[in-house]
Amino acid sequence: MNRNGDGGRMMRAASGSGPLKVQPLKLGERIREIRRRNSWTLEEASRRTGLARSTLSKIENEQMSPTFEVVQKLAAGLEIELPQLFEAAEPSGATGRRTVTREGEGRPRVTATYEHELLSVELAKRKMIPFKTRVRARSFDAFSSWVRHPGEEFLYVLEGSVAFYTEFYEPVVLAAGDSVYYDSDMGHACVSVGDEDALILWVSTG
Amino acid sequence: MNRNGDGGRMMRAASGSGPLKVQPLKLGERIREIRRRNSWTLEEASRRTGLARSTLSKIENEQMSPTFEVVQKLAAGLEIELPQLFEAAEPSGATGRRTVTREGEGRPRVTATYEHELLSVELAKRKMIPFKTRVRARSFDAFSSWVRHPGEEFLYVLEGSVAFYTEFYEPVVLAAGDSVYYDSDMGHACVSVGDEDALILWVSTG
DNA sequence: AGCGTATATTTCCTATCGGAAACATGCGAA
DNA sequence: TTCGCATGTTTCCGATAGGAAATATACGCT
Repeated sequence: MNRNGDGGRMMRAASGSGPLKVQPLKLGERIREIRRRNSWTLEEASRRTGLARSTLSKIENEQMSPTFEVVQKLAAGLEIELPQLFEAAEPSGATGRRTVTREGEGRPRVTATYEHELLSVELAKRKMIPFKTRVRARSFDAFSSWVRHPGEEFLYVLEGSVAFYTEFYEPVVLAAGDSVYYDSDMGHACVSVGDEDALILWVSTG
Repeated sequence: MNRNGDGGRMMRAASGSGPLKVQPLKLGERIREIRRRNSWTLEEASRRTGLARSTLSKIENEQMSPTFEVVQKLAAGLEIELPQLFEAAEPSGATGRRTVTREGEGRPRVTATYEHELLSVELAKRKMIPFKTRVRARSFDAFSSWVRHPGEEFLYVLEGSVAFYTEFYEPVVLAAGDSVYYDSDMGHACVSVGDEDALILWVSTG
């Protein structure tokens, strides 16, 4: 079967071999792009944001620098995350990003207890970090120091079953198909129960 | 099983037409906090950003809405990432949060093409939204309108295989164990190939 | 108390933002 | 061609952002 993924990143060519100049971040271009991508006219965008057509036009053409208040209205009305507005200049680019990771082709990291496989490695800047991890059977040393780091995590059990420990909660046994979502600034650890290794998929906020 | 689900936040209230409802987001307070935390006086901050003391004072006291140009200078001068400026203060209390979802006990939402199951429903505010979805075999109508919403998504194929379509890229066939990470403001759609339904796990940024 | 210094706020004033309306441009139909 | 309509741009002007300087405010020190 045809599996013609590119498997990698493919971003718009970084412009300019010229002198390094701090990107003024062309907000107007970005706004226009987003509006066009959704096939909104200035009139529609005006309704959505509560801003005048003329104002939108001037912003898109870099003929004025909107006040922060207006930027907020833009973000709300055009349904874009505010941070997205700013990262977008080069990293994510006008064309968007996509990366495919084939089974077993992530970046491995092996410890005594876990076999981690970092997925989607090609994308340097991303909001989530996905892993697939094999938890070795009967590995109890995980207790010794549980993990604790800012952010949130989602964990899904693919195979086998694990005992999931966190601060403030009772341990819970998760079987294949079960999942857990938690604040990762709580101490947490995951150990395999039963004779088989467990396979888990987990996603962490960047 | 809870079957009266509204399907959660699948679509981000695209329903539009209602104009502005801009969140508060007290920029001034945030700026002042950052400045104070670094023990900078307004004078120092003025040197760093190239903005007048008076301007900084007025911004911190919410007496004016800075232009976007000024916001950029603020970010550069005070050495903060622009996105960081807009993220809400850390909500989660000292106790942390955790929620377990057993297999098949998410909140379902069924369409002609997909059987979605929203996981981790109990946590109202979370940075990621995990779904498990059954993609019906030979469902081509997904083409008619592909999805497009701000943020990023990670998709992992649990069973079967799917064709994954996005703007700007060639379609790619993903088999069990394969995964893809993409900017979800690109149009995207997922259809099952082969005779079997496909089962996918995907996580979307909140 | 008064004086001096350092920091923050308020007062001007000009440049510019942002909205209403006029103007320009494109395009399909008669 | 003409009109008609829809979309994007420019003009005009009141409202306001942002800088320079004056004015508080706080805190030591003698």
